[in-house]
Amino acid sequence: MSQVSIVDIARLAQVSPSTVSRALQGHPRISAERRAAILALAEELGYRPSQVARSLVTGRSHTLGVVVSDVTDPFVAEVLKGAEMAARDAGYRLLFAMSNRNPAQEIEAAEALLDYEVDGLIVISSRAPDRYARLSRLRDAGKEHRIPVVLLNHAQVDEFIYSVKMDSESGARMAVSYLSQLGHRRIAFISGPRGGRSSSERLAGYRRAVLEHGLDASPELVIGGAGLLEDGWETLAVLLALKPPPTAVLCYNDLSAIGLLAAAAQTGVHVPDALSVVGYDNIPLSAYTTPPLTTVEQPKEAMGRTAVKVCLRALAGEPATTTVLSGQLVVRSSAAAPARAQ
Amino acid sequence: MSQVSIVDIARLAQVSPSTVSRALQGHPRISAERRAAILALAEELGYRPSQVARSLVTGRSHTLGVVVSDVTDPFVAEVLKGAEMAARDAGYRLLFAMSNRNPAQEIEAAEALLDYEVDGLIVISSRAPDRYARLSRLRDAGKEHRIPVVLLNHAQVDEFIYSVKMDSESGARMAVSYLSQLGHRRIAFISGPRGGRSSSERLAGYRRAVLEHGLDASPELVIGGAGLLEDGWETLAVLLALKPPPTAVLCYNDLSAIGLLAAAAQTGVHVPDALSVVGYDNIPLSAYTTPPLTTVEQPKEAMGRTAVKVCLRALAGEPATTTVLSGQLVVRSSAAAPARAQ
DNA sequence: TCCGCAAGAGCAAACGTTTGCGCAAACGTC
DNA sequence: GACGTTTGCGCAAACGTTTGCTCTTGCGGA
Repeated sequence: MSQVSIVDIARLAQVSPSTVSRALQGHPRISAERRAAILALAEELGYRPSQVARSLVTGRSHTLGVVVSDVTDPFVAEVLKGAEMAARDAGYRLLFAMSNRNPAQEIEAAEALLDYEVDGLIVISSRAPDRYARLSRLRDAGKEHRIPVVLLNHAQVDEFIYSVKMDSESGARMAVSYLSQLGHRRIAFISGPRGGRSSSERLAGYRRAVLEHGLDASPELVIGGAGLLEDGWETLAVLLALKPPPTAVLCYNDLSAIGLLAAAAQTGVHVPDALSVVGYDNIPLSAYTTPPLTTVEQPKEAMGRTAVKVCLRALAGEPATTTVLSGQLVVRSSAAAPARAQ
Repeated sequence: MSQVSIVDIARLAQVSPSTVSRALQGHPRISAERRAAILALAEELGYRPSQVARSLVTGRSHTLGVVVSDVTDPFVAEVLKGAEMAARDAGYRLLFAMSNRNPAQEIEAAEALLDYEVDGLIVISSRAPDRYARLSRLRDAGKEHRIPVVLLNHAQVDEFIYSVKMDSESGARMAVSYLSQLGHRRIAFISGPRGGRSSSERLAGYRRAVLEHGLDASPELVIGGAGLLEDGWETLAVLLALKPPPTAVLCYNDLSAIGLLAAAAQTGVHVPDALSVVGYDNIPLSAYTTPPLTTVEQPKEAMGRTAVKVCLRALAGEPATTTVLSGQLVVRSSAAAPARAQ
């Protein structure tokens, strides 16, 4: 083996491996000179401890598993970025897996990560949140050894399955209220992935605002989608087919809003004059569309950071709980007063 | 410990741990009945082998390290996606790290991943490609134990540092040739990150095409950038300040092209009539800009997949080598004949 | 002088696997 | 019936750490 191990150092320093180990971790019962000598030797040999050997004995891998629906989604990527940074800062690594928006694959991925003895699990955009509670390796573990799971934008499932989320309902509500103030009465909503928690919350926020402002509540105004570019693109036609067509639309996320914008530009439907559109997420790109997208900001990086913090806190035994962050409306120019207002 | 181990199974099956281990891996010298019994027992107990114990003894972690500059870049995310899929298909996991486009952090991350005994390393958008050859843990390992590194869009560095890339030079050349055919004579180039291999290759392709078609080769036409949205946005002004302004521009990537598009829309510069713009990468979003972006496709997912394949092939001892994939121009509507052509 | 105690360091077990080797029984061959 | 071969399985070492316990030495106090 080319890798230098703790016993190589021990041999050269004429001490036992345990002494080396203790010196390296700053154990108090090692004399200062020895420690110095050992440290110098380790440095010189370029020693780096084997994390896997360490994991095996300590039961801690200093690794968090993260399973995402699709890295290609800017929202997800941004959250992942935040998580990576927080993990790195805490001396943790991230074991990465993708579910391709597929519940079965998601669970399979999670289990695979558990095989690697991850200390915790972070799930970005879960499609099967309730199944975590039933994973035997989680369920059967004693309270002390339970692996914390943190779900993004989902409700807390049980004592060890935490949640960090944004208040999607109020976000959507803010957006609709804003549109209402601009004078819109007939506002559509393009929903997100079926069964997704954030989609249903945003829908709830939309409905609530519609009620509060006495807007048109026709069911035809909420249109199915999955949070993809294509959705927005395809939805324009169905929007236009409505009698009368809505004057504004709230999209599940920026991606679908951008798709919609593209379709509108293509079709000659002017935004915001003929149709106001507002997105959700405030992905970096949303500032660079034509017109720039009015959207509701989600603190994406912060959510990622918070997720690992909650996870680590749970590991430390501190009772962590669901965290909800707040967002805000960022007003750009894709929404304006309706042309035929008044 | 709540986790069931191989010795638990051994005890219940009244055999030795080694027999269980062998039964599980289908060793031929285990009788069929025993194997069946053991398998059944394992299934029943929900046994899952500890990957870390396995790694410790075999020296193989079935994990690949991947360090990326920034997941938030759609190109990177797409490549990562491809890599994840290929890794999963091969029974490998991905240990993930970000460099934030910072060479020092990149190397630090790589070393951290090596501490976890990754079997290979994949680097997407390296800023310090030559430093891998000097990592002692790589350099000092015997030929047999050397950890393969594969660099994306960089040249091969040494025998164990592979490369999978797209032919950036010909990609850029194609784009410029296309613009030339449309009638443009004065074509600008917004470059990518300094010192980046793909940026210099694309620049080379640009220069070559400019020469081949006898276009305006003024040095002022190549403008610095870093491949970010902001770059494109800021560059419009400098483009316009040129005398005379170029009629077309090739951007380092789609992101900067999108930034440019946004600035143009904002400023009232019509694309493509007043300015043709072509991007690079063909990220999903490029089909949804206004106008839709003409760009050169990079096979992003395929590059990710190929990277892990090359890595795995190297691990298997087969002499892998640099792979270069080809791209092609995808024509949409952000480029057209110049208004004042002829 | 003897005892107790603290400081410093080593021994060995443990973590959960894999695997080379050995051993016994069964089997086939002449 | 003796002998070589195959089949089936167990023993024990090994992977590189960490850590509870033990051991030795030296020192201070009685």
